[in-house]
Amino acid sequence: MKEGPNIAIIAALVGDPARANMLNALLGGTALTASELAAEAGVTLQTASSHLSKLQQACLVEQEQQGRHRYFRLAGNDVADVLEGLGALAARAGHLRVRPGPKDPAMRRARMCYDHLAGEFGVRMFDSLVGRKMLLVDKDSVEIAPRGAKFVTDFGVDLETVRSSRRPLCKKCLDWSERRSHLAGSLGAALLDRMFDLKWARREADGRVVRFTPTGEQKFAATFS
Amino acid sequence: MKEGPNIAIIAALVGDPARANMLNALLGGTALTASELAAEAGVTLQTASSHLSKLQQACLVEQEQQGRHRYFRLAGNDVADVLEGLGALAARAGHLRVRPGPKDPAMRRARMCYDHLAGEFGVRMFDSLVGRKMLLVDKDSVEIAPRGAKFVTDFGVDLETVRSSRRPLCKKCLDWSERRSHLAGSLGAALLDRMFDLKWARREADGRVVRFTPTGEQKFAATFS
DNA sequence: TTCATACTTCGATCATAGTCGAAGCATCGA
DNA sequence: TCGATGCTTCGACTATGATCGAAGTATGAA
Repeated sequence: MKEGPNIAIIAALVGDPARANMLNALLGGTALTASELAAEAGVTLQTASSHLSKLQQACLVEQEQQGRHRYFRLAGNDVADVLEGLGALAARAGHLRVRPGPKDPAMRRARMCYDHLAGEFGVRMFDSLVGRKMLLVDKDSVEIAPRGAKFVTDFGVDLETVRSSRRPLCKKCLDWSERRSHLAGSLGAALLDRMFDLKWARREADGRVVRFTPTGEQKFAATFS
Repeated sequence: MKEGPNIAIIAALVGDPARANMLNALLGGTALTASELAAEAGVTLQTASSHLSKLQQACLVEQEQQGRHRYFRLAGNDVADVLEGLGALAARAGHLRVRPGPKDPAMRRARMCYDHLAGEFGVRMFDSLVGRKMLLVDKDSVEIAPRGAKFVTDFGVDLETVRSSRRPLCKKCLDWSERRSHLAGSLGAALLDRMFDLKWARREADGRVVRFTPTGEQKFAATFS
């Protein structure tokens, strides 16, 4: 027997296709019911129930009961980080699933990455902020510059509140579809929330796609060029 | 079929106990032969060979041939990061393996974490650098301060060379045994190398334990108090 | 050239875990 | 109170992948 954490247990849990699909769906950032997760995973309710029980026992997901509905969500940012890290390794090795149809390009354009914006739009926003020196990048480290603080405040983000979060303000997150980074962290989440508030975009009723309205797309381009 | 990276494939590879043991051994930072990894995993050479082939095809490990010896190492920092993240999740869920014997406490005291120092000593070093404001921490972000630059230069680290690395200079790494952070990144690696050069410590011939000499321990305590 | 060592490949066996139909429990609405 | 809905539990069945003995290949030393 070896010493230290038994990573095989956690990895094996994630390694089942049905469970991985559920975790991937939960990376969308919203709580989902057991039935919804069963549908996402393509298994029956019985199978989904068994899987969710295991994920919960391993502290990967949390459950919240509302009447007869059981809502599940990822247990924390650290779980999301590991799942995203696994996604980056899978993408690098070529393990990418592509579903021909309207959703795949939509996923590449703009999607939820737990609580922030990913895809073309996410990478474009990040590149714009860095290019205009509002964010300063040194390898994996991302800091907000004073001009960036002013910019996001003008944009409508309450930077004080966002800073008070225990999470990192700015963080790089490798985008599996663009193979470059987008902005995670509490600021990344706040900027996306603001776009929802401004009605530039809305998340699709199901799934991880973020839809920009034509007006929202124009304003996004103007703001992050 | 879902869109995006197929994390189940990578996770399932890590999820087998034998393969997880090999990856864990490789987290020690040195290249290991197929025979050594078979021993670490507790399987025959045939089984190990099959596993290593899969890990290589998935770009989790790289192989280097020297004569009839096949040396394997982790494919990169990103693989190590994900493995460490899985370790943190496993530790949080209580999936810790403890082998009663001299090695477990030694592992907790000082061990390799891919290329930097982990365990009590690693956490103590980090806390000391932060407490003396040589490293500045803001959530997950770690920066070196001028006084820290001077300190590590005096300590014998060629900061210019270390900075030129494409890796982050300073990075937090969650220590599964101490449940706090130690210093990863190119600076973390350089500081440990320097301690090896100074003969304060040496890595054990096999495994991840780092042994400090009595003199080295005293000097470590004096330097990082 | 021969023998030893490191490792790979093949094929058969075995263990493990995922699956779902059926039944049961908890909650909500009529 | 009863029926509908969401979900859990049980038990049987099936699929998958890890395992190793045997044989083969590549490399190095004598």
